[in-house]
Amino acid sequence: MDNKLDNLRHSAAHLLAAAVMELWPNTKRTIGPAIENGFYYDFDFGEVKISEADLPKIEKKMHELVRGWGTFDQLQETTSREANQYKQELIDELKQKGEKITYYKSGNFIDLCAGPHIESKASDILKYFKLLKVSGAYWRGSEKNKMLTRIYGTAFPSQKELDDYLNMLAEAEKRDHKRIGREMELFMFHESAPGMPYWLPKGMVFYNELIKFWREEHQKRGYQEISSPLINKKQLYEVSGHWDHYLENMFISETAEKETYGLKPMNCPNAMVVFGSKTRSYRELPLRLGDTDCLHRYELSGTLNGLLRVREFRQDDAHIFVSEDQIEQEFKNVFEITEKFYSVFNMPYRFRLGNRPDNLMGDTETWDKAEKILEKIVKDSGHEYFVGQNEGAFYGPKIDIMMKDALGRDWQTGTIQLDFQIPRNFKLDYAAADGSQKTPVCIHRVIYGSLERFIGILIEHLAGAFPTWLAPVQVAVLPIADRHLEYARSVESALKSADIRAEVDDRSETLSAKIRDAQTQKVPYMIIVGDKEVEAKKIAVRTRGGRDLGQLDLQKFLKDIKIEVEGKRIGKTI
RNA sequence: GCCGAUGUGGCUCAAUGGUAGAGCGGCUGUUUUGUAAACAGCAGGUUGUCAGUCCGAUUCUGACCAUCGGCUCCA
Repeated sequence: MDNKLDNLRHSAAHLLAAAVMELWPNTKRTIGPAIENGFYYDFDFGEVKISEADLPKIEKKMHELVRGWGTFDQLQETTSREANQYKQELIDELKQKGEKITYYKSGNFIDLCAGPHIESKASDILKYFKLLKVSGAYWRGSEKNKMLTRIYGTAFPSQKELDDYLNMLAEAEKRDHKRIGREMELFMFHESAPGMPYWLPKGMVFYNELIKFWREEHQKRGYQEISSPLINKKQLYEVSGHWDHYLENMFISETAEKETYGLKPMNCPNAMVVFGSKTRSYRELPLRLGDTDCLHRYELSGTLNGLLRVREFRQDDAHIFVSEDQIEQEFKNVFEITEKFYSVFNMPYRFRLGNRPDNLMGDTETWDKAEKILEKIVKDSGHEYFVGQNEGAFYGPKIDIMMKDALGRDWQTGTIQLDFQIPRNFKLDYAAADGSQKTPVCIHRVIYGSLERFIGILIEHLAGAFPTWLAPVQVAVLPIADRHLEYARSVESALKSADIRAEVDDRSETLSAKIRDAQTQKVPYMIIVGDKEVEAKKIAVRTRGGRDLGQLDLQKFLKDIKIEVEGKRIGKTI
């Protein structure tokens, strides 16, 4: 915590704790740091139940208290102060580490704290805060510990910045992909299959478009597509290591013959089987095997969240088998694909380098090597990156693609993983140029990540206004009166024969109503046909952006929209 | 899984210890409309599920199911 905003928020957390202690004196307070967009404080309220209905009361108390607060002063104390069990645990730990124990005092409130805090008087600058939500959180993040009550809030140096942030939250709420998905009839969920989306006709249109784009771009780059079994015998996962390292996330099935099968949570084991299905030569490398098979992962019920966290999904997956000296070049190739895809969606991104996790497979030597190679690669890429400690896959380190959406939120989408382990487990080899048998290295990579998750993010990023190439309905044809229906249908069929997704709105509604509905459905183009158009054999075009393009020649419009679709121009209409 | 909240027709929401209403949507009819909502009528709900209390439950209690917000940020 080294910047002013964090100090402000950290101080706000103290204020929150002070207010809570006044209102519920028997509460045991624990810790309260500044976090990315605000702060929180964890409390043990004992028998008392706190809900969001209590927040206004706490906020009011905070405003009241802060009026009497001056600066935050560090107390140097040689003896520890009275402490509850949580604070005592922290103090004991600090003593063991030989660290200095300090307290901060603000008003009459004293808390164990390393600082730093705001330097000016709290009554002057600690005014623009808001408590946002209440939730449970385990003491020290471990589910083995007691569940505490966490109160989240945010604070800013000015009312305007606070308002802007709250408006951003409201905007995010409006863009919620679950809401848009329902309104646009893209996908749905049913309680009979929690966490597993149903894709409705309109959602399936762009699901397929995304896969089509993936297929085209990868075929060009030497990828070959495969598909493999969704359910495999336990033995496959024992060899791959998933049975030891990933079992708690797998759906398992017993058959009448007492065989144990598992639904595949990842495609890698099957890709290994394909590689090993015949004698391989170095001449085949890099061997790029892609697939979009369905995967199932048993995620905890409480973690499910619309399309962003699901139990059934597909990935734009590929396993690339390379020799060691091809690793670097192949990563460059994948980076080029990444750049292509994310620029098409107008999504800025950075990399996260994930190092070895605790639950890892393989020997230290190989991990050292893999991590060293990957670190060099990500540095050489010249792309912005940061390190995520322990974020690697159990079989190797990885580079994650972290994208930033239109509201400035970060999301993890794609991942590119370096794996020396699983090919070894499967005893894969190829004939090298020198005649020896060598083990290939595998690069696991997804660019979209999960299609489901990517689509969820895309919906929120674009607020449902898909670029024309992805829009479920690209053109709405709106006849003004019934006598224009025939002409409207001829326009529709001309568009359809040119592979443009067009629909006639043949309801006996006013033009305004038809426009309104097309507008809410975020249809990129509306073609309006009335007496004038029938007469002139033209079409009147209106864009989703509200622009009236006037009367156009149908053939000209067709040509332009085709160019736009082929060029996959984002967010821009003609 | 754990903490908290929520669950009423397709959607958004109202109401009540005496078996539920509205708007939008849907259907039908009228209207034939020129750039973000024409008018009228009709249909549609064992109030998430299962138990319990009660003369009576959708309303109270419990269990379960599902959904939403969190459970990584270390004084």
